[in-house]
Amino acid sequence: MTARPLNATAASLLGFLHEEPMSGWDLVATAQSRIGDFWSLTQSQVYRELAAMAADGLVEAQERGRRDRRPYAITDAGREAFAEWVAREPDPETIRFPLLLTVMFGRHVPAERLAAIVAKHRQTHADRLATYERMDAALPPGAAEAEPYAIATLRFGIAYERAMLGWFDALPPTIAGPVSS
Amino acid sequence: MTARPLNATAASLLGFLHEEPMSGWDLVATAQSRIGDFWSLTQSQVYRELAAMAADGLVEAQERGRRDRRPYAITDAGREAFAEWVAREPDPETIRFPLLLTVMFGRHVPAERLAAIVAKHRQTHADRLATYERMDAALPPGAAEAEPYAIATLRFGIAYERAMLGWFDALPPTIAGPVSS
DNA sequence: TGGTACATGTAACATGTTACATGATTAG
DNA sequence: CTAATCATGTAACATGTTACATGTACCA
Repeated sequence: MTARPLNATAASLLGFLHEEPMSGWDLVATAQSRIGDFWSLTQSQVYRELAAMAADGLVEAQERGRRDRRPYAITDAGREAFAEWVAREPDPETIRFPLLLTVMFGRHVPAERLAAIVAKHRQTHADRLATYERMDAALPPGAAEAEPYAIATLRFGIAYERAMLGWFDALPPTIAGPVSS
Repeated sequence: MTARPLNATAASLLGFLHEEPMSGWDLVATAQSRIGDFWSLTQSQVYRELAAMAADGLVEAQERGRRDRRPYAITDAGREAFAEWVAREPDPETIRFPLLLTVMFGRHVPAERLAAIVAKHRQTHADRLATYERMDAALPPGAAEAEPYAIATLRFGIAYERAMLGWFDALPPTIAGPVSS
């Protein structure tokens, strides 16, 4: 019941629980598909946060259902804590980009190896961009009005991945290898 | 001395120690200024990793200098461990972007509050972009050949921040508020 | 001589990751 | 009946954060 400050992961779970009671399993799947691209979390974490939030009275375990699933419902205290959290100034983003370390220390990497690494990552980003663009193209008409928030996050992904590709394509041959086109 | 696998933070310290022996203090400053934009670390962590790497024989503490500073030098084992690490496939990046959570759950945020948050973050990114662009413009001629790696990471920052601004400017009024221009 | 910047280090805790153990239900 | 999938949970550990305690040297 103590008023420990919410962390972003726990708060997100509360966010999803506004829609309907869900089990840990459901929450993992929901979170990974809806915010996974900019807020990763694991199963362990979800069960941990649910247990902590239950202890704090922010969620309530419901009857076990099929296959032992244990849905949690958000409580009034949970709604209140979430409302407070979501209106707060969000922390600045953190980007941890190991590839950039490889590039930064590129002079210690054999040239072909570096080029291969870069090429592989470029491909990953190209694939992701294609996925996002397909999702964007598949949006039904009227979606922009109906769910502007989810669309904005999708557009973030598109903007980000396009920027990545632009960056890859502007890398000098020292890093990306001899021009292959 | 055990061959525990290097983590990216420790490896980066080794990367910088290739240039010259440095103390924990120096390493914090160096890392924050040279990789801080895509790989954050704290003082605590640096001292912890240095102690661990010293125990593993990857670095060696030197004589204490002025003001009790204790420089560390990389060892041959350290160079070897680094070379192996840096040529490995880097892990995918992780982005943790709390603002996107705020946006995703935007329907729970009062409209003016959401717009204010978004505007403030836009400004932060605009400032950062301006800084990066100033740095880029200030590069001496020939820098592209002399230090392509550091420049590539700077260009990453520019590409990223431009994408962010583009994204902010394309947000619908529901999120960014009534057009102010 | 007192404040500020330099410098090291520890402690306590929060968060994130990986691996495992266990059991329920369903599909073939 | 059995393999696959659904589902919960714990344990152990790695990493990241915040706060504090201590001491050194410079400079106004």
